[in-house]
Amino acid sequence: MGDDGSAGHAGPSAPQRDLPPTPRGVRTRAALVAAARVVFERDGYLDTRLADITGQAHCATGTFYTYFANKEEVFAAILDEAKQDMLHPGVGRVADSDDPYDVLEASNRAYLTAYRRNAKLMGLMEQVAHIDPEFRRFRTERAETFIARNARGIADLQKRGIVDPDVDPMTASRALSGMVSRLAYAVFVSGEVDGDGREYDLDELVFTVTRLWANALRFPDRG
Amino acid sequence: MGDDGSAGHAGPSAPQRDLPPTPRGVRTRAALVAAARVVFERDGYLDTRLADITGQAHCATGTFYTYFANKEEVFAAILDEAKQDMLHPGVGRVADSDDPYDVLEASNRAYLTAYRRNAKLMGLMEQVAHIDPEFRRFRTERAETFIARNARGIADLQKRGIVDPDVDPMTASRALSGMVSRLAYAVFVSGEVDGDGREYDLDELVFTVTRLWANALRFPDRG
Amino acid sequence: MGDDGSAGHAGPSAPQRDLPPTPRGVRTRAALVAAARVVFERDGYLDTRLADITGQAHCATGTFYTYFANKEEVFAAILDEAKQDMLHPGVGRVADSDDPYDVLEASNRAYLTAYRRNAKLMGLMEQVAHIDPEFRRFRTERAETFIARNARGIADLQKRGIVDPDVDPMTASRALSGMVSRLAYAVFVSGEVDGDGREYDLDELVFTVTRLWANALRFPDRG
Amino acid sequence: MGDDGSAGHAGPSAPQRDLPPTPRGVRTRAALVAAARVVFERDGYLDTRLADITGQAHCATGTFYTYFANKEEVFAAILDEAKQDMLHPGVGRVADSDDPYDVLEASNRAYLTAYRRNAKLMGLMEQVAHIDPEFRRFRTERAETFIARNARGIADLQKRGIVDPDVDPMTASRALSGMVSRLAYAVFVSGEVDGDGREYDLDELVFTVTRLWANALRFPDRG
DNA sequence: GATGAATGAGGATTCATTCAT
DNA sequence: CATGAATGAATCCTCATTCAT
Repeated sequence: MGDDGSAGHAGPSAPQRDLPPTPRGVRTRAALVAAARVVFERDGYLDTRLADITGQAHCATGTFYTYFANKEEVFAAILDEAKQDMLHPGVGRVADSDDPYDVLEASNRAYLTAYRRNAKLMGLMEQVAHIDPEFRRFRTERAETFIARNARGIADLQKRGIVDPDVDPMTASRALSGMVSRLAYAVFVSGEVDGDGREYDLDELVFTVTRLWANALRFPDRG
Repeated sequence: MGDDGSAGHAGPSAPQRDLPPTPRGVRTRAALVAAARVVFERDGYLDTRLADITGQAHCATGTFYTYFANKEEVFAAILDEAKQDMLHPGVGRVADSDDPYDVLEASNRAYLTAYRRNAKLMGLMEQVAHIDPEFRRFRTERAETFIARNARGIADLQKRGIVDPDVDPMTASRALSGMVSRLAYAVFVSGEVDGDGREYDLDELVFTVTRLWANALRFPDRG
Repeated sequence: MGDDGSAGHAGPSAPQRDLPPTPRGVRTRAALVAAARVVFERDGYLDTRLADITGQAHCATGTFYTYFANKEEVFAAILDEAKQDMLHPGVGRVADSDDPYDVLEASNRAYLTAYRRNAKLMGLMEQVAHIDPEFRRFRTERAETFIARNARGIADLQKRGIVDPDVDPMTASRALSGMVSRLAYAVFVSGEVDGDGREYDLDELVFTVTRLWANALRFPDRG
Repeated sequence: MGDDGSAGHAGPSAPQRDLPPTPRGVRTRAALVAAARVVFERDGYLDTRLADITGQAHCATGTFYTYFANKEEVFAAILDEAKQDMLHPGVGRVADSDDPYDVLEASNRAYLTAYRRNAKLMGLMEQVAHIDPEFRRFRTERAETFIARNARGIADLQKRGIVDPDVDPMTASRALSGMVSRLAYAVFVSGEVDGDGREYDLDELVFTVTRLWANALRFPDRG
């Protein structure tokens, strides 16, 4: 569940081939990646056969190998395509205000929105991370980047005397970042519902998550 | 990661066969379950072949089918064996005091201790939940039970005017319970370390987690 | 072609599995080896599909893998079975007389007889040696053993003043041993015929080969 | 192995296409043949992919088929190119003297020199002959031509009362010609070494081979 | 002529499951 | 009950060859 994170360089050790030189090649490769995403999201990583992907992409089995060496490699390509969108949420980036609470809320909203938009892929990512060590590392690195960034934010607020100085920033960040990504997974991937059996509302999620996070660090009351 | 929970009845749809009648049968079955746990924890669920299990149990391939129908079923048996230990942590059970903070801390300590003790199995559980829908359901149910219980506790504290009345108890419980299980997974299964590269200390974890949880709900300052 | 040699330990690096414990297993394995020999000799090494072998052995594809890891391994098993017969010819072993010429002739006769008896297999061996380095090494080692042995024989005769002291024993042995194996290959495998289009007669071959060899080393005239 | 021979007309059944009309075509074809030789000699016939050849020739896969129908055909082209050099050694051509021993020695020297010069290709030829019947025939024909020529030489010497009249000229030629080609293969392709672990010296080889051959036929002592 | 993407038949291999002994 | 050999469906992957551009 949840990746806790952002940051983004290349995909997992995929040799990252050059794009095919001809327009036809570009088209075919794109068709394969798109098809793979459809099939992966529909059948899950394990139950996806390469033949299903080429079938969905309307091309021959062999064509797959013109562009990818195996299942992992297409998956990495999908991740690569989605990276821009998935990594978008940056703490405070979107906030208009300088108020720490507003910054936090904006950050959480951005994160949850992006998560919801890519929910199927995030679920897939989670699944794959539990299957392929390559992607586990990939996921962990991204999560750690995010955690570290939030830890720096917390330490900064501590230094400024704004929040609880008694918690270890790194541990707190790990716990709270995890809380958010975990919740996102539960709500958007597992489809868990609230106490009354209703689907979660995004605003509600953002509010609760931000409130808990702020409380946990003892943000001062506003106003 | 993390299961968010406790509770525990039977295993996933395993037909829950009667124990074998003869003592030899009992022995063989036990050997298979023990062997399966060893192999699963060593090789992971997917990479485990039934032949590896029978090999480790020093019995013939065919013997496996005398006791189990397939891999899922042995895995369910393992879970069944471990249930007692894994589900042990009950909120407040260990607490001597009635102070909500003490109860919370005792509960968290119990949970984290049990998690650490069964770390490999919890990691396995997590992996399997991402592979087999049967176990996903199993895990979800247990987590939801725990979340619901904690939600009731939160609602109760709200009613008594002790904690923040503004958060939805169910959402808060989901978030905070998830925070703890998530952290447990990161630390005990993934082996993540703190900001200084040191392994996490159990007391430190209990302290931080409890403090964040209490803060999040705005537990009153003590004495 | 020809292998120039004898000597014999295990087969090429084949892990040399234990024989299957049950009689049924023994039977099946033997059937596979026999089938493999038939198919290899009929279709050649490269054109043999594992399915052809299991087909000929009347068993399922999977059964093959109970006993062998791949084509090389069955081939090694075939070689192993034939080794006793193929390595039989030992210099002087069969000779009644101590006369060097008689010893030489007996040795050549033994070699050529064994070669003819296993002609198809020798052809196969030759083919495989040109394809698989593993078997190339195997063949080379056997040949070198034979060459070295003959070189010692030549050196001995030189010391005793019986044969031409001017040739290097090792080089001469390599040349003459090769001459015999090469001829055996041409006649028994390639099916080359004599000047009048007639198949070679064994006695004729033995005579010529022995005579050339003896002359080449300047064996003394008899009587 | 060795080919026992010389002689040389066309290549194996290659339809022997006309040379390409345009200069660009000539260049491309030549590049392909050169590339093929490099790759074949490096990777062996079987492990060479047509893509490797076109890659080495810096041209597209499809281009290959403008000039050749398949792997065999390029290989035939390579052979064709090398023929001049490989078939060069003619009995007595280089000899100044009319003495049979000198003629023989000159012939052997020429043969071994040419063999050494084309060692890699000869090894390749040997390999291919064991794989493709087409080339097996090609090789055999060349060898037989050489053997027949030498047989005529032997018969002539017999008629002139110079050498042993008791051996069949054809069989003796087959044996002795094979001896030389076999030795050439062992030394120049397999890289076998002499008794002291030293590489063979060409003069030494020529001397031994000639001496054995002469002795085998009972050439008269000189002087 | 050259290009290189697309094709798809073909073969090796795995492993859960069965069943005769 | 235990045994372990036999089964064969299911997939992955290779690469010679074609052909539209």
